[in-house]
Amino acid sequence: MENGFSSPRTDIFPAGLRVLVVDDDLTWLKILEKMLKKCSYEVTTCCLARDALDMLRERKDRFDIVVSDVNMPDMDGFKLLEQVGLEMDLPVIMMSVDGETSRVMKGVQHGACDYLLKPVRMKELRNIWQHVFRKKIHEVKDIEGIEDIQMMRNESDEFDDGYLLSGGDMSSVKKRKDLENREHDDQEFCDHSGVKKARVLWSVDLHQKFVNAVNQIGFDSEYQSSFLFNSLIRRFSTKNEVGPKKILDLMNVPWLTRENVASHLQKYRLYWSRLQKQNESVTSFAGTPDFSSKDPPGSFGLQSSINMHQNNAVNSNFGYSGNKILVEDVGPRIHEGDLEGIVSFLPVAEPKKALRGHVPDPQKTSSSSPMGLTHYLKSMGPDVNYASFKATVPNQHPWSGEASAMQFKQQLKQEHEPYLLLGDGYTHLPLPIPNHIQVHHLMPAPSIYPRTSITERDESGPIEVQPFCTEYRSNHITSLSPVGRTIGSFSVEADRQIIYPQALEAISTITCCDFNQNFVNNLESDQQNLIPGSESALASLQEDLQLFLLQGYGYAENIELQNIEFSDCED
DNA sequence: CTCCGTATCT
DNA sequence: GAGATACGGA
Repeated sequence: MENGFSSPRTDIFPAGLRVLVVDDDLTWLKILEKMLKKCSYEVTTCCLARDALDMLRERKDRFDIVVSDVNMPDMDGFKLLEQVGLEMDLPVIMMSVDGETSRVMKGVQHGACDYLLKPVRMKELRNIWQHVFRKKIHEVKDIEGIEDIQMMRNESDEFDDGYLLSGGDMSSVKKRKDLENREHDDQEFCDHSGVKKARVLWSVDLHQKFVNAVNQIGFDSEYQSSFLFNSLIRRFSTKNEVGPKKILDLMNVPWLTRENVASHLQKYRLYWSRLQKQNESVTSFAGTPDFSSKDPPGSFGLQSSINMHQNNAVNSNFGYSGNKILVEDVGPRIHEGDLEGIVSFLPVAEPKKALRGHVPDPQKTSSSSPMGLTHYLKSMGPDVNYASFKATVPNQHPWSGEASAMQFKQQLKQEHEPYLLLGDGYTHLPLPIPNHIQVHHLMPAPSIYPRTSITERDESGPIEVQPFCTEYRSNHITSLSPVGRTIGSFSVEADRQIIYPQALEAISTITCCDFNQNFVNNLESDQQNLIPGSESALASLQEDLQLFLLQGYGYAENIELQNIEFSDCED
């Protein structure tokens, strides 16, 4: 209750915010108290600055924020402000009847997080929690903070720490070094002067747009029709140089700048080259397929990804956050399982792990599941136990394939083309996403649905789960025989497929990217649909998403090639 | 002058 | 590590 910001009341925040109001004018004191209470805040009043200070000293964690008048007989409001800043580091809001600039400036310089003019309006008071929260997110960077951060995010698109979130995009929480108590350390005005250009957070969908644009540029008509049957060696178009400007234009994202794109492109290319290197060192023993190889070892099943493509687009709700995409299959109400697919892009996994291309041992995997989805699952349904099927995208493998392409590309130099040659032919390669993708399928726990997930896994035996990305490999397959893609291993999944972005539509050129694209698109639209409707559901979804996000990082660490993990998640 | 790629900074 | 910024070159 009194443990500061992370008090249990977090769930009702900002209601219950503990405000200490200091004003020598009793009338004002009363008014403010009333107003603040109306905001559902917990109010304590004090007409003497000294008393206020004593109270604060006595119990530092008894208040969340201080609202103080500037002019007080016993002690200058600024003095109080200073003391509070020094001793308890609480956000302090100053007020006075006059709005003289120098005065306000002084207040701010002394560390006031805000300066209100009397008469104070309700809406101003209603918002004071933001100062508390702002502070909190700077200080608390663990999971607990996430939920709040999300709240914060809902407040505005431009996040406090400067991240610009694309509209409607529940981007992942960017953990960034805080600006070190901007509120009182800085001599600057905390609210507006520190205007830094907002950083662009390349969320999944944004990246998808980027990828699309690149693909569009590179994949111009010249190749489209014949791409499948072309010689393996594809010329990289030079007239369609992929440049930031073009990409930007194609992306059609108003607020994005060429610099943003350029920067992203640079990273992207960097990523490519890194992959290439990895590939080089790994190729030999990893058995990375060479260009001519017909069927890549382990023929990554496309299943997982493909199947997913097929089913679901229609009745799924998608929510995604930042680097993660969460797909909740709504349709499943009808079906038996709820599915959630989470796609996350994470940095390249370490080579070592990448090398592991074995089929995960069921038991092992289930027990070794890095970060249980438990938390995440919780929200899905209290009554149900879910088994989560996790297909981690081994960025490695898929990418290694890309790496090949990369090499190829590099030979040609300056190719930024999104084409990849894979064993069977061409695959339109999506631009590598400097991350990896995770797909989570949530299925009813075995206990409830015996035949599901875990069981299936066992039955399917040597499942070659194709990590998400590997799909391009199968892509061409897909294109060749759009219909018969349920390939072995995952056939099981066929009936419970959870995610099937129709998007797959058989495009011969489907690529991981394409998939993602569609996926994302669906996400976007579905999300929109979702939002108006079940708010609470969405809310919890998002919350969970956030949590999951963190967990996701954990996952990243445990990524293995073709790794599927099933984890039983008990409520 | 615009745009790009790279290096470097934050 | 991810994105922004600086800068030289085309």
